[in-house]
Amino acid sequence: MDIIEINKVLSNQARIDILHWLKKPEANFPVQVNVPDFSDGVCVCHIQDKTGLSQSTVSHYLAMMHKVDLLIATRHGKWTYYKRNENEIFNYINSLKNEL
Amino acid sequence: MDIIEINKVLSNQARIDILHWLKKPEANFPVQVNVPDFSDGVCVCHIQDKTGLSQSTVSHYLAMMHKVDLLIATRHGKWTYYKRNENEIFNYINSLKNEL
DNA sequence: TTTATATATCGAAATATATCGATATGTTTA
DNA sequence: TAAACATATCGATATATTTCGATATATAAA
Repeated sequence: MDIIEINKVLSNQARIDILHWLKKPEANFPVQVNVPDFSDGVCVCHIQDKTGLSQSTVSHYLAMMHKVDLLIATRHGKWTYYKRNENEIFNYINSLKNEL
Repeated sequence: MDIIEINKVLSNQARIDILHWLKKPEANFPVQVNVPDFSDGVCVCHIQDKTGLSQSTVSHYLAMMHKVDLLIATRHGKWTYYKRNENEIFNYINSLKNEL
């Protein structure tokens, strides 16, 4: 739990948006055809479409968010699905209350 | 209340430390001789001493934190005192809960 | 087994941040 | 009024971040 690194990751609107969108995947992303539901999150291509950024940038952003444990990644075949790590997000906000 | 800008400001250990130290000025800073107590906060020179950074860097950091309303500045004579803006800090953490 | 597709990584250019010393500004004191 | 002092601002350099297109890798489909 490195608050500084998480704050760096969350110093960018697209990354904040992604985290927010993933709170309600069914409301923010199209239905997925290769998995039954959103229980493993949303595939990179849908997130990319929604941000309008390049594929490499979005992949990089998701990797950053994954590296600081804000997201959980699951691979199904050629797709990678990302979902929120609610525990870590909760711990982060809680740590802020104490550290700040 | 710009979460992104606040997160940028809080992506630095010295600035996090300053905010934390100001939570208990009497425990973290020497007694001040030109004001009766810590009710307006702590003067720049004491904060500078504690960080070990240059005067210009500390002044710049405090200005950044003031700009996003994390700190309140009060001038007494040739000294500037900075204290936490508890309202804004509270609002920031609360916004994170909703936005993230 | 070749081809197509999804994602990750690499390398580069543009922009932003960190941090300093020097200097300017404002205030007090001699 | 001049000197001293606290803080703010300026200008510069080093380092980090942003973002892209190109390429590599892994998997699935033909």
